[in-house]
Amino acid sequence: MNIGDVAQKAGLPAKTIRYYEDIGLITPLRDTNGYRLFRESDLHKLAFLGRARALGFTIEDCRTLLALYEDDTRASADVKDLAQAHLAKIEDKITQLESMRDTLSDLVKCCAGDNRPDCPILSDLATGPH
Amino acid sequence: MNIGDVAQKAGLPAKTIRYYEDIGLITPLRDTNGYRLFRESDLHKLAFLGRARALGFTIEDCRTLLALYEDDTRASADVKDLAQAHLAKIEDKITQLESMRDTLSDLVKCCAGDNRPDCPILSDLATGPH
DNA sequence: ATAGGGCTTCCAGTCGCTGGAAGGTCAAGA
DNA sequence: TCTTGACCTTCCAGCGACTGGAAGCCCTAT
Repeated sequence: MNIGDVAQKAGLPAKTIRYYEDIGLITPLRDTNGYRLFRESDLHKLAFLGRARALGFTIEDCRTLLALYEDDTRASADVKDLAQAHLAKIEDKITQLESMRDTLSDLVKCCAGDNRPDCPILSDLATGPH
Repeated sequence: MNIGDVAQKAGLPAKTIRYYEDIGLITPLRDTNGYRLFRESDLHKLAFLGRARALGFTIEDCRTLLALYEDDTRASADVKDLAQAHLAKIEDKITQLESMRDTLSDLVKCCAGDNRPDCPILSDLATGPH
């Protein structure tokens, strides 16, 4: 398979796939013309990576997950720990964003949104909350 | 005031303040020794920027907000529109993260987390959900 | 022969800082 | 007066995870 085919099948941009090779996540073969030549196993890895990235794992987490995946002597505890740490980060992020959302939606509610200059949003930014 | 003083008062790192000058958000004076010399108005702007950034506005949004703040012929509708657009992005992001969180916490729950290799997290990444 | 699409590499840019190197300035203490 | 140490300056590089674009080769169809 050429890069276009795997890109399509894995649902990743070709650019991203080249980048993943660059940073050593995959190592496709090369055809005589210099084109990358992907095996099924490469496609499989790329799909794995795509799903891990979609769950928000960092590239370095993905590298670790891939290594664990390929190591049949792994302990599932290692995977779980990684996933739990990541989950905790996501939860933190959600909490942060919710706090922003709450403040912001209060401010938006208070703003008349007409052609007059008075604006509680700007007042809040200028002087701090309430 | 020197940069250290404003950094302390505005709650921003000195590096960040220099960066804000670099990109033209503030233009402090210069003392004869070359040190930046901050007026109260600079401090005020920095505090404004700090609060806007804490609400997740991008730097470009901050630039716009600052301009609106300093324009007393502004229409509050312009501020409100900007804030609402930003709010919508935050809500999207929260939705995304919640979806990751839900998937991930399901997977984590299903994983034994012991020293055996079997792991539903890896299985899911390898083959897709369910 | 040519046109088009796909492939290659390499470089630069994104965003918002952050770290570090190399060096000038200032106030306090010996 | 000299030195120490904290402050300030500029400039350059790096973070994460791509993404865009330029320049050029390869392959297939007309």
